Amino acid sequence: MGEVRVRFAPAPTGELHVGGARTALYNWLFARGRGGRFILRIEDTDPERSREEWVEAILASLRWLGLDWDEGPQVGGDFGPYRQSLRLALYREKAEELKERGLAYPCYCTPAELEARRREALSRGASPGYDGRCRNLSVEERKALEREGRRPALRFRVPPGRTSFRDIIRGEVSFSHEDLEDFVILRSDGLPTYLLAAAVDDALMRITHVIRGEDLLPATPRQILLLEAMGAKPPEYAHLPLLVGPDRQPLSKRHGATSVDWYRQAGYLPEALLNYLALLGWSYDGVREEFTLEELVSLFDLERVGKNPAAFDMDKLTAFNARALRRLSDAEFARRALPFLERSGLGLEGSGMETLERAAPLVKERVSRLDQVPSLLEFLFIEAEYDEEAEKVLREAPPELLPAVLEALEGLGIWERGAIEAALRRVQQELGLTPRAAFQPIRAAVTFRTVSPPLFESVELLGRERTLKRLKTALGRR
RNA sequence: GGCCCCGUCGUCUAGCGGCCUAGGACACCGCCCUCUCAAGGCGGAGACACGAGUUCGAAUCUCGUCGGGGCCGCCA
Repeated sequence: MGEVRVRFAPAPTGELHVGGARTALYNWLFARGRGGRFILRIEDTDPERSREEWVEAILASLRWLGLDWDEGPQVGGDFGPYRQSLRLALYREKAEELKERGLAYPCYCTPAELEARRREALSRGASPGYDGRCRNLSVEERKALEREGRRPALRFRVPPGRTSFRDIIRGEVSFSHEDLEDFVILRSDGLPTYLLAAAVDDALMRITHVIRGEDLLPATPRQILLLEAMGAKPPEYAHLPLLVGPDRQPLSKRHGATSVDWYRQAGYLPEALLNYLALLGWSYDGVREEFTLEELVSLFDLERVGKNPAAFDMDKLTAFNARALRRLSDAEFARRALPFLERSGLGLEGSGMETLERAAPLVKERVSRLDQVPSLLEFLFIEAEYDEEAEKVLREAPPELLPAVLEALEGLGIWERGAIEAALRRVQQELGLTPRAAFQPIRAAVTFRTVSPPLFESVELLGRERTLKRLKTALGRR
């Protein structure tokens, strides 16, 4: 048994989406868990749809997720190049070979003609696939069609019979060749189609296991046929259940966030996204749900991947993210939150990073995404405006409260949480107020909000000078 | 329309013939804790699509019905 070699082969037609990320993850986990190699291949044979910026975006998202590849763009490897647009001659050569052996034949039908016939077939309830019109053209007929200026595409001549294979996830799957139709392997412009390019590359790159979405299940018998025609041994196949939206429809933009990068910007942790994605179609024992990437590597198993489409549930992802955030050390939390503060225009010069780290334990359990951090900690870095609720609380506060608080805090010897709490509770009790009635106005004055990290810690963190200043400002407004 | 795949709480799932009065998680509801918001603790509601069959016994096996999805492109 040779080395396991798997590949993730995205087409650069958009950002990496969560479905693709899950496919990449399963491939990666399988490779890492079996001491194999994870190969990244860019399927950019269609110049119409492929764009360089998407290649960059996909690589960046994979890197952010931490799914590193052993062979592929930017890292090289012995079976490159790893971009199909750089391998076009190879595909043309293989296609030519098949044609010479009579296993493929030129088809002169134009896309418009094919489309018309498809429609027609569909309208009378027949199968819309290729009708085999050019399958048995004579040399003369071909010449005549070429004289018309038609540039042929190359179609694979599907032989009679049946192709069966054992899918690791689905078990025995079987297709009658009668339902396959002769498919195009080389477009009339000389570019290969997916069916050919993927088959050629899977063979040349010695791929041992193809792990991909269920949408490609019907492509499998065709690729096996091609592989066999080329004298290559087909790899093992594992077709993952599709990811769907809350409405059970295929996951798409209209469900909102589908791109991995959106989740990065929204403050999701890559480890949380990966953990959640791992569970979308796979489970360990149905009870344990939280795993580190290392644990997933040793526990993941294709045999335990389910067969039914899984609905992507952002709420559950968010719950995973919230717990992952709480597990972070204070320093790590601060490091990860920093870009979000900067993005919100909160510069952290001087001792800012230290403040952020000290605030980490206070905010960690109050946010489920990093993009919620800035609004909670803003008061530590800038003089903000009171929000509407804070405004109201201050307006309705007992008039004697703030002056008493000011006096109590001004007299504090050491500016420390315990002392601050003692002082504030004393004021609260002396004025005969409930804790809430006393503390909410203080919170509003000091943090500009009615929702904030715990009051005493917030006051300590803010420091004596700024706290007193804010209390005075609030008093002056009355 | 044809072919293929799939069907356990709203969602992700455990279950691979008796351990199931079907377990866990998210979401939801209630209570507790509490300086706000959270977090946390405790409790609750909530599913085997349906119908036959096999069997002493079926969520688990078989068939059918119904339902959902994928593919049928010179996209991948």
